[in-house]
Amino acid sequence: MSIETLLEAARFLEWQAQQQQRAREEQERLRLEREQEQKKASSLARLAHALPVEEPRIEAPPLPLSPPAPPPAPPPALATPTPLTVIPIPVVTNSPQPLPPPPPLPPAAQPLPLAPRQPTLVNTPGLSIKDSAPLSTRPQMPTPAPLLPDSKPTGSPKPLQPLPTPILTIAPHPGVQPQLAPQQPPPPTLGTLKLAPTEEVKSSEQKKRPGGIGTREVHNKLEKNRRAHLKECFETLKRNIPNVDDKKTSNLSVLRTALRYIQSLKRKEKEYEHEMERLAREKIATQQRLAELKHELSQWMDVLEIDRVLRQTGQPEDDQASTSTASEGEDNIDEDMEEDQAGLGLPKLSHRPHPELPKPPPSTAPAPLPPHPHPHSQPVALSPAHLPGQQPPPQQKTPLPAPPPPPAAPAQTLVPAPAHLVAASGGGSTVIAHTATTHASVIQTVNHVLQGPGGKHIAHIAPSAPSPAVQLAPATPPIGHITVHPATLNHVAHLGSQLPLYPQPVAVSQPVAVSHIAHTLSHQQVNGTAGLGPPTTVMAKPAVGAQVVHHPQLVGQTVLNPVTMVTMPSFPVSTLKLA
DNA sequence: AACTTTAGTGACTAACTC
DNA sequence: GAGTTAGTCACTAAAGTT
Repeated sequence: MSIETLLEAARFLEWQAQQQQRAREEQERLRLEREQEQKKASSLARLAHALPVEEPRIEAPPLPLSPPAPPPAPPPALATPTPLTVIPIPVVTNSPQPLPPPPPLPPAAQPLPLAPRQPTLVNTPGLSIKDSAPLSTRPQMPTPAPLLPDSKPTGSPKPLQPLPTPILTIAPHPGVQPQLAPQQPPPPTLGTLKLAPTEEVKSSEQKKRPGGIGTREVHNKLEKNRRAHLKECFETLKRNIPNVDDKKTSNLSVLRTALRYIQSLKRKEKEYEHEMERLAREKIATQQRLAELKHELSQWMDVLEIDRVLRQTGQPEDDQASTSTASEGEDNIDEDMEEDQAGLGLPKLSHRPHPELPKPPPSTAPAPLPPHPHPHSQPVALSPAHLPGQQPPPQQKTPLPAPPPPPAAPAQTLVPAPAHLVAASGGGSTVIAHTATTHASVIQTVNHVLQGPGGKHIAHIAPSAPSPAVQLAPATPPIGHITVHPATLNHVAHLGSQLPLYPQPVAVSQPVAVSHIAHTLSHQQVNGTAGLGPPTTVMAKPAVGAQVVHHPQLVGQTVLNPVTMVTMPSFPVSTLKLA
């Protein structure tokens, strides 16, 4: 995060690259300079005869090789400075071997890059005063140190460490000296300085050994490397900062910009963290909400089904003297039916229109359920078709044409009812047919209710199992046959464990599937001859949805445990047996 | 001319060795 | 503990850039 880390990283990478480059460059430099120096040395050797004393000591190697180069007239002042700068890099390596003349040439050799440094060396302020003695020494010293470091890659502190050591160890001091000597010599040739060189050499050697001047040069070189490394770090940092001019930015500005950039990155980091937290919370809340909705839905379904069962079962009891519960159930049923019908806008199907009530005129809306149907009211066929003399209300929206009322046949064959739930409520017993999964609670409730004295007939609708007894819905499409087991006739309820379960939840997407249908078979109809009312006829159900009640809430919902029930009016066992 | 960069130098300090 | 070494910092000056 901090600049330091950036710098460190940048250092390392750049350091490596630079070291490689430096190594290459220096090698090339060494070659070139060697050649040049050799040439120059040869030429100078001719010109200056007096100088040889110092020169031989300084530079041994180059001399013989260099062919006489054009006389690089000993540039007075310049000559001295240049050599210093130039010398360090190339000469040193070779220099160690004492060879005579080449050194003096430096001025020409160092033309381009060296120029700046040279003046500095020459001019070095502090030296000026002390210079008289030190000057002589300096030239000697500088060369050794610089040469070694230059030849070898310079770099970041860590990597640099190896460098300095070799430099020091190699201590090309001797090599340095040769170059230095030649530098000064040119002027000395004139006269005054001649004496100095000898003294200087001694002093220089002394200083070198103890670590005086020689150490200074080394120190300079090390310091130089250190600064180079520092510079590299700045450059690396600069590169890593967006929107920074390559050249026009000072180190100070780089630091400031980097600081700003880092701060901005931190801010962004925090922002993203907050955003992530927010999204996580939102996700959790959404999941919780979803779970709640599912739970509510399941509960709602259970309640709804229970109500249905109670309604369906309660009515018949009325016929058989069950009193309050039945009436209450009916009330509830009526209310629910009204609600359902109102909500769905579907044709209102009167489960059991009150016998006393006048049949709804055809023009009127689907037979509204009486708010409080008489408990003893005779079962009323929900399907208009199965109503003997009742005409289906024209407004009835049920798309399916009401099949003509089946002939009043004693047979219990019922018109195939697509609806899962057929509730034939009426006077007497109720037959509940389960085709699908039923909640245990619902089943229990139903059983409890059915176990009344009145004796209900429960028809267990086996999805595919043909019933030995009576087929109420021989052609029931998906569900299968609605059969009334003999046991049911004996007032035995087959519920619960035998009921198949839907392996998967059923998506309620269509009215038919959604509907909780209560096909009410009129008591009379079911009982056939035994019926109290009109001729006994099996309730004819519309093919599809005449008696289907849709729950608006269920449309589009997933019904986990749909319950299909068929409520049959109580009828004498004998009649069924006959069937 | 102001500012920045480069370079040299001395002093200081921490780590290491004897 | 003294000496040595390596590294760093601060000061200064020159050169370069704007």
